[in-house]
Amino acid sequence: MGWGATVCGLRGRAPKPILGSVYPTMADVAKLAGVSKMTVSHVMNGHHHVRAETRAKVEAAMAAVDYRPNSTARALRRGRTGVIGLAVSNIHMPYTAELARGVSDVLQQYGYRVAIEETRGRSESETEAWLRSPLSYDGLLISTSSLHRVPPGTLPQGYPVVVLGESMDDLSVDHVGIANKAGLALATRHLLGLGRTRVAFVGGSLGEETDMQVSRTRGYAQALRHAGVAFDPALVLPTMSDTPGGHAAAAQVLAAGADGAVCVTDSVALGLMRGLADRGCRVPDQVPVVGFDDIELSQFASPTLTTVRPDKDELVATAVAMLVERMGGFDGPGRLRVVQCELISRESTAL
Amino acid sequence: MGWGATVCGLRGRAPKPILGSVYPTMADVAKLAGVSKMTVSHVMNGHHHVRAETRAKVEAAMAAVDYRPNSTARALRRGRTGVIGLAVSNIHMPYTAELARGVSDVLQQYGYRVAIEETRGRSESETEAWLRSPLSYDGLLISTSSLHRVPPGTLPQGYPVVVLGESMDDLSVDHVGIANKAGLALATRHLLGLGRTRVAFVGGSLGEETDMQVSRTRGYAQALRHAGVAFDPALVLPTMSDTPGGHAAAAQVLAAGADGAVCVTDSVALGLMRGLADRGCRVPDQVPVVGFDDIELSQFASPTLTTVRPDKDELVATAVAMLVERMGGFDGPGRLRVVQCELISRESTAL
DNA sequence: TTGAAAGCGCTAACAG
DNA sequence: CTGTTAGCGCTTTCAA
Repeated sequence: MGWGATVCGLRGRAPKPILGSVYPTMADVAKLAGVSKMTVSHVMNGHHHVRAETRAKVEAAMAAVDYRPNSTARALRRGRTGVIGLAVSNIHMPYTAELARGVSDVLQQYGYRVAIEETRGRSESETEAWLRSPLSYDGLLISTSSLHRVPPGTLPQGYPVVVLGESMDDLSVDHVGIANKAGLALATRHLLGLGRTRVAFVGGSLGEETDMQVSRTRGYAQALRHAGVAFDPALVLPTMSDTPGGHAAAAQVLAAGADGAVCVTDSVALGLMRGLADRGCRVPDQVPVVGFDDIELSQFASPTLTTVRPDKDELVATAVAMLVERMGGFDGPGRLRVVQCELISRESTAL
Repeated sequence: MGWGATVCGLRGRAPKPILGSVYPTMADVAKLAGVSKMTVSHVMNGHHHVRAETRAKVEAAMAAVDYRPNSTARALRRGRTGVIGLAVSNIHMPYTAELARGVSDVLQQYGYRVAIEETRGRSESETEAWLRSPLSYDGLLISTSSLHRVPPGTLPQGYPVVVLGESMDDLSVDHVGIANKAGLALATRHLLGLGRTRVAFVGGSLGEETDMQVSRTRGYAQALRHAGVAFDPALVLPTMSDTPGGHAAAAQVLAAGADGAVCVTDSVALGLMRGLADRGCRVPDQVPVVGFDDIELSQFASPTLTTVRPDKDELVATAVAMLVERMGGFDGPGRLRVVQCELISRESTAL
């Protein structure tokens, strides 16, 4: 049964109907049920002031035409969509996926749906373009996990936003960060405690702007300094922050004469371990390896991966709480919360 | 500078403004620029019939108030949102993430944005609930990768939908499937070819309804039959279709006296390999292992994982092409396309 | 080149 | 308990 213009009644001078207009509307249901649009609306929204008999008629009509409310119209009228956007730079990273899962779970309890969008690309301008394009979310969570930063002034004034990670300049926005510096110091100290003196940092960056890689690199440097170990720039190895990147870095780690390696993420560490193995280098005996994030696969790798685990539950809970406050009208200055990390010791550093 | 009701002009008896109404509207911009709303609209949409001088005035006004078009209103009026939904049961699975990436990339070229939503849960009813809730996408891609099926009659009539995977009953809808049965037969044959006679299938299912697990199990059974090897139900091991599930299954694989194992997915296989290692069982010598999906990590595992690789590029390209056709008004009967698989042989079966 | 009118599908507010 | 009115912010049509 089609729902063309003839069946649904006059459509006025509607634009080419692509979506929406070709489906039955509330008016169609109302006409079929012999009531007004408002009554249909009341039934749909579960208002209790509707006579059972009327309700039944309306429900029958809705079923008959397979009525679906037009969420766009509803959102326009209500002034809210009920959907939160989660912007990630790269869904492909296990860390991101785990984050998305957590966020969906928690926001569901608040009655929101979550839509994940990938900002993609490698440049800020793509993030910027995405943010400037019209959004239809009640609020936004932005995870700038690795390469992307949010250009200041990109966000609409007063739009409920929480940034996850710490790569944002705009301090008027809520942030929930991870103790990247402290976490990586933990990892580095762990290897130093094993008696290693030439610890490489794979996926590091010595840039000026404080993005995740840079923060972690600083934690690495700090741990060396505190331990009185000389910082050797040759041991800081920039790579793509993914598994192939880590794999490719193995050669450089060995070339640099490292006797241990901390990695910017678990994904990188898993690649590195395999790369080392490919070169006949045993982990942990010759080069113990530490990652960061504690993704699920780390405990199933061979060897299992020692890693720095951020408190993801707290990260998610805090971010969502902040966002919900903002959506509830809270209009104070930007807040910053940092969640702590702990070291999870596994086979990749078991000497 | 706030944009309360006083600044923006009368807001009528608007509902509590949560989103949208608190931001400047086209009317505000128009007033500030001393033109009509239409002119603002023309400028925004890049129409060329606007005098340069007028355009400049409008653009200045837009910048002054940090105007952002309300995408909800625009979508209602235009009848389309420009967004495609990608429904996945579980973003957490690497396979899903890779799929999402591919879909985003391709649809971007068609000018669409992609929003990923997780249907979650383990039951069909959650998928159903999700589908029944008001969607605001121009079209929908549904990946029912593992446990979820789409209940018939759940989808709106005439709504552009393409199902990825093959767990759907409704044949009026376009499907792009993977040759699950043939693929798993390939994997099984590979192990039989290695001289193994007690090949286990981890993550299998002997159910009636044709979901992904069942299809793959049938491929397994078929390969055994063709090779003249007896089918032993004790070698079909149901598990959670994830890495911990595979890990836990190791004990059963050994208990069943298997001398090889095919797994329903790479995620499961990676867990299984680690589980076998934990029990002192060497892969591939004692138990060679094969996965399915060829996720990125499979080539970086230790040992690297032999797997069945579906042609993901074709999967994505075909699905998107079908969806675009539907959105363009194509209204023919449901189509079915199946993409083929190839075996990628790696260390986990290198004897 | 610009603008007035009309209305997308829905719902808050208020009457009947 | 049910219905009327009046828009949400935008864009199509068509006239000025």
